[in-house]
Amino acid sequence: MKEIADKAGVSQATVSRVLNGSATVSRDKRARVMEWVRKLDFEPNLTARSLAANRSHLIGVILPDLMNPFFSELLAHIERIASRNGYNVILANTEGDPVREKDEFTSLKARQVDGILAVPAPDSQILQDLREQRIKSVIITLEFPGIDCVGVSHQKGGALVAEHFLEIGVKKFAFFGSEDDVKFKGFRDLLTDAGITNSRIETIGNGSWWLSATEQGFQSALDYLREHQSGEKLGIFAVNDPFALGVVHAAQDLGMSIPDDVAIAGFDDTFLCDHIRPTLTSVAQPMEDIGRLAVELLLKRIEIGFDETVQQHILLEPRLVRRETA
Amino acid sequence: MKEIADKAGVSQATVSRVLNGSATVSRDKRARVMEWVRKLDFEPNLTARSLAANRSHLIGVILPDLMNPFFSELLAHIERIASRNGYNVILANTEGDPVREKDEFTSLKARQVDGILAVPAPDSQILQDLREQRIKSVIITLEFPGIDCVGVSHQKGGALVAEHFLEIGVKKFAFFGSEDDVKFKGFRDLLTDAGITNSRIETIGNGSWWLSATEQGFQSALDYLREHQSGEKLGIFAVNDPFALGVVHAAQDLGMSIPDDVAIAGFDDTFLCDHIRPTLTSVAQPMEDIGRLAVELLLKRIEIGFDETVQQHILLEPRLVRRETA
DNA sequence: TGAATACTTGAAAGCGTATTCATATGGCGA
DNA sequence: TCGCCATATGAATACGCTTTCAAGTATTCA
Repeated sequence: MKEIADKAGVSQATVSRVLNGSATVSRDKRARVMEWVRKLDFEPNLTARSLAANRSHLIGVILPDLMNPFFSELLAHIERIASRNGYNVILANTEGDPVREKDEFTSLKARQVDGILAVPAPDSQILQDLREQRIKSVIITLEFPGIDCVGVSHQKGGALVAEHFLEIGVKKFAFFGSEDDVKFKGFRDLLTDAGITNSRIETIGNGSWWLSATEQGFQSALDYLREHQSGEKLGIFAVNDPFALGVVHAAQDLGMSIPDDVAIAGFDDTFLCDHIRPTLTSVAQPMEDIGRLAVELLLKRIEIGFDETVQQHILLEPRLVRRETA
Repeated sequence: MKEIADKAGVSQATVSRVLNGSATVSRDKRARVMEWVRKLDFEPNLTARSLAANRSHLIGVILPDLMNPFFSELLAHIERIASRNGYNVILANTEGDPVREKDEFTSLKARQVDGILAVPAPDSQILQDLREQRIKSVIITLEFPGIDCVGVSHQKGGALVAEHFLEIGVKKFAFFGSEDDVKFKGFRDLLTDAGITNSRIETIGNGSWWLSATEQGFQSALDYLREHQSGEKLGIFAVNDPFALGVVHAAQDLGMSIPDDVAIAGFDDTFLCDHIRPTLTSVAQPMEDIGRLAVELLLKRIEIGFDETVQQHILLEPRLVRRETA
């Protein structure tokens, strides 16, 4: 910048003003500066700019599992919108580990990101931090008081599946995932309301749902299905699609008929659902909308600053996509 | 830092030294500093550190298509290894557009990334830049003189498919992808050596292979297959798995038998291959190794600086995974 | 035409850290 | 006991940019 200032015969402050359009600069000086910017093809040092302006134009994105197509597609949308608005994305993949999540969170703060977009891991420890430290952030998927959120209602999603299971005559119900999952709440509540006793509703899982989901779904489902071939029609609702896929494979290996012996539904409606056989019934989330709204909300939050009194929770509608497995 | 220096009764320089271990500091001062670091739970400002040390501990990752599971899995591995080594990842998704790629490249430079990891888009414009501007970088997948590379030999991968197609009695050959693709070179060369005339080898494609690959594969394949039901056994080699998946769907829609009427092979051996029906034959790349080696090579390059006389090309072995489609 | 207002501009002070340079302290051999 | 070298340390500077502050110039209004 100094070199440009010298060549153009202006002060370095003026160069800065031209570059940022932050103040009016006379026509000729502006032209001279621009000319030299081009000649020297000057690239501003964004690190220095961040430090000086206290604004990094960087957003941190915390995701639990990049292997899950839902998150990678979501990430693609996030990156696109962010990039379009002049922001770069720093990626943090936690593999569902709350410890790594916390570390990455700390690291992102140290990086001076302007804001954080997070899909919290199970047992996430960072939600309180986000609020208490007044971090400009938007969380996706999950609702949490005091932080901006974007996502579909998982509770409603769970209810959709329950409803559908009832329609197709399922008698025994299982949720593959954590008991605390809001999806399960919606699932169970609807069933209970329909008069299904709790003894016919189970949850199964070994805790680490995020790592190699398909394999885990397969193993858990194998164990479970072997012990529950009661002859009654079974309905399995899996926490996400890769997981459901594992369940499908397990049922196939055991020679069970899908969806007659066991109906299976996933969550997220990733592109997998259409491409596997049998095609997978799943609850669709509008990923592109979620990504876009989340980024836009975060950018707005960055503009206006953190304010716990003005929180926004954007709840989109989940949609059940019926396919062959249920 | 200043606050810590005051509280601990030392200079700010000493605090810096303690934090970095960059010089010997007396036991008691070190202890006092550490104590206050803890008490104030101090987090260094990495932006300032980057500026001062001229080292960002940031690496830029340029990918053409996050929707393709190959790249998202690769990214997961890259992020993990980078993170483990104290680096953060800035993500740039180009959607296969050389213009966006160039922009993102410029942006990453401005961000002062220590190095760049790139899977170049088709018609990539940045390869020469990487070399001429002496950017510390590693490219993945593709070989390019003067830049460090990691990846499997796509040529050999293409040859593997050709070989296999011959074995299973394919008579007509098509490559879905760009004619310039090294995969195609390996594919065709082997066929030519085996005495197949060029008239029996075609390439098909409309150019933008990276965007919504499955859909494009489907459309292109539909057109192609309708015109080529000659009765001779057809072998289609697709540039990647999502694309091959589209081809599979097209063949199914046309009522063709797989692999008897048409054999299909993909590339990358993403987890899709095992989960779709029929299961997809594909050329496997060791993604985890590629990710790890690429990051490690880049970090080494960052250590020792750019040096065009000492380039390293790490070529791994592709492996054909036979499944139901071929 | 005088003053009041608006527009331009440069000097200088940060932003939070690393690092150089010079000084001070201690231990050592002669 | 006297220098000499290694070790510890703080003051000061640098990193490349933004932004404040004050001064200068042009413009407007009465």
